[in-house]
Amino acid sequence: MSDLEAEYRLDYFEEEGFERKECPSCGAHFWTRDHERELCGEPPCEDYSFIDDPGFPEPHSLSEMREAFLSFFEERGHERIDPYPVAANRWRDDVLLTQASIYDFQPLVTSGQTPPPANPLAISQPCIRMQDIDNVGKTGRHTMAFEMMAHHAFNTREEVDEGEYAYHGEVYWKDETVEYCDELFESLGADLEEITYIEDPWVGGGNAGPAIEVIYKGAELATLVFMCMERDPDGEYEMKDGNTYSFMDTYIVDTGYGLERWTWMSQGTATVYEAVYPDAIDFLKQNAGIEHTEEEQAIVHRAAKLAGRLDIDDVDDVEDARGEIADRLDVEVDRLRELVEPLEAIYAIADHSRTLAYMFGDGIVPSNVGTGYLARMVLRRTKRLVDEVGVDAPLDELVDMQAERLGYENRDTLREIVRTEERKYRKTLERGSRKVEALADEYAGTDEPIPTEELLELYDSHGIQPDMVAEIAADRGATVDVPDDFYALVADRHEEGDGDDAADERDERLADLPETEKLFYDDQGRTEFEAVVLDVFEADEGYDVVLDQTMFYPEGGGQPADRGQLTVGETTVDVGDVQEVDGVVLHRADADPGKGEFVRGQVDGERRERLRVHHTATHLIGHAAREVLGEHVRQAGAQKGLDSSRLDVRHYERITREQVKAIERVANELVRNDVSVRQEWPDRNEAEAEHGFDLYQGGVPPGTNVRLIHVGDATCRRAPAPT
RNA sequence: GGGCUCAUAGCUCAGCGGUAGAGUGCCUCCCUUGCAAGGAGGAUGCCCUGGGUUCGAAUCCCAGUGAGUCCA
Repeated sequence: MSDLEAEYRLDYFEEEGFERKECPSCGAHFWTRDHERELCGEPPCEDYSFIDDPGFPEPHSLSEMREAFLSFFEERGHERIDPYPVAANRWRDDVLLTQASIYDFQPLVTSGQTPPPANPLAISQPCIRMQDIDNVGKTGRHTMAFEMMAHHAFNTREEVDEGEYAYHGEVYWKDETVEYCDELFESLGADLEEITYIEDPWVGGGNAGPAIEVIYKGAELATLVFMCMERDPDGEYEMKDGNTYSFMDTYIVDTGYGLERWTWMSQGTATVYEAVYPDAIDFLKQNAGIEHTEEEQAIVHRAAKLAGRLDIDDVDDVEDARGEIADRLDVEVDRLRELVEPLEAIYAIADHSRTLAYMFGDGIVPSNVGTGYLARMVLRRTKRLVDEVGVDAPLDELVDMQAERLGYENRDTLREIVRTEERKYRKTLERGSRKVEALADEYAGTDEPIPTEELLELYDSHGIQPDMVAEIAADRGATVDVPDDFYALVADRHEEGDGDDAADERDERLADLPETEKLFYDDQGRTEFEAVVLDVFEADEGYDVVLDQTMFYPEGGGQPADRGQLTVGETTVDVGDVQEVDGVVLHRADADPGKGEFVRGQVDGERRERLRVHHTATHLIGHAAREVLGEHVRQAGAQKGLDSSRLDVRHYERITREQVKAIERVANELVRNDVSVRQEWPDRNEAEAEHGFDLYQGGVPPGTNVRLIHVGDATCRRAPAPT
């Protein structure tokens, strides 16, 4: 088992006179120019030393810092790339939100299947991380929304054949990356002696590699990740997740420079929030009527300074941390809390408003699933904070302030969304209280408390917190016992009943079969083909036939399956349904054609054609819906049939009869005008740049090129690839 | 993506195999006559959609749609 120590012995460190040290406090290895230094520099080993004493001579605003970073890398041969949406599920289906700049290039670019939009490139990518949500406002450094400034370089090993991956050769690697970092600090006037580079190998998403945390004056300002390994049971490197890894053919420079941190460093304010959105904080403070005496201000300021040292990763830790800070400041904990809590709420409101502006600005619509649900949660949380701390500005205005700053153009829609969502929240709360009241009345007369089962039901299905139940119950003379392990019981509820055995058995046999080759991608017009029967499964009604290749289109994306016949010699069997399981296409036939037989397939061409027409029609509807309701509208699901089809769209409120009529009118107009339908296969990056990620409303196809269907003159240009 | 809940009068909900109910609102009248006053009478429903079980379904089963909620 090797460790990665050698990976960090860079020529650059050598030439610049760096020394490798081990922190006596935390044990981490780090590199420094300062030969006297002992500690690694990162809290909790050391305190922040930039509060009231900025690490850069010039204070920068958020946008000034972003520009400084991007132009720095532009001058050094990097192409500046526009940021991607915060809704990462537009181009990948494994995550909901963009949490790092590298998300923009996963999985197709990082795996080498698709070329990057530029190489090397620099970007400042808005990101949203929900996992720190409880810390926002409290720690002085956590934000839910942030911009990750980054430069990336995509490399492949020289010995790999040109053409095997979508990019070839080495752009640059570790030495240059660290050198750029150093130079960036220097260009901003930092004291290079104070920087420490901490060795901190990175693991994530099946990849791994050496990585370096860059610490300056107590703050982690950047992480330089050298992604170059993949999970491999036989790999020789064991990483911190316990798995073994080996080197791969592609190796990628993945850096992350926190724009907010850098801005904060340049200003030396007590918290990051004051550096990032000073206007919003001033406005909120004034609006909530928060005023402090000089003595109080001093306490708040000193508390903020200490907060960085405390390692707050858990909500439970916050209370402990507050106690410790109070001790060190020699102030009563209650007094400190009273002073600090409203401020914490205001910081969180500013941050959450920005998060919402990103979400709605990028077209996320609140809903009960996916990113829409996350947006809903953030909005409700913000609403509660606003009410608690007594800010009386409407929420849509707070979000709009941020949206304006961020330069979004759909601000009217955005405000409408916020107002609609507030209304819905109010209704949910009312509905909830009524439910609890009825339940409380039922148990008020009895001696029994409201059963735990009811509490679980109220929370899990209706989102009503147990403490709210207790409150209302008390008013009505009923009692409640909330068990200590309440949330564990909720989790238990979600773990009942797993898949059935019959399906598992079939799946196991399927897993041994190769993926069916799909001929319909090559030539959509063809209805006849020849194939070999690889296997036949007996089904409830009929037989599931697996072929080596097929023209039959399986059910998917709301489109019903093709039908047709399979012919073996003189016998013909009817195919009534076609399904796809893990890449294997199952043809449901009324008789067994015989394993190993050679068959001729015939797809019902007329049926296929009608389905195809309906498919195009649903895209017209989607286009019409965007025209009538707004650009935020996207396809939620579709059901295509032979005689009629349905398109579900996502909108922030119920669509009226009139709006449906208007959509129909626009769509019918297109049909009546007999507009032309053209197809083209442009380069993927160019298509994305021109049309945005709304291209992928039906799912993301792989490959360097994507298929675009144009209906009329750019009228319905956003039709995606399948059939 | 998965789990759960709900869909009945304009609104809030009850009914849970035998041809539809309450409160509130609405209309008419009476009593009163100021900020959710009282009394009497009245109108109002494809019980979400489609299939199934049944002599019979708002009620049970399946599918769909919509809304809500919890977990990823």
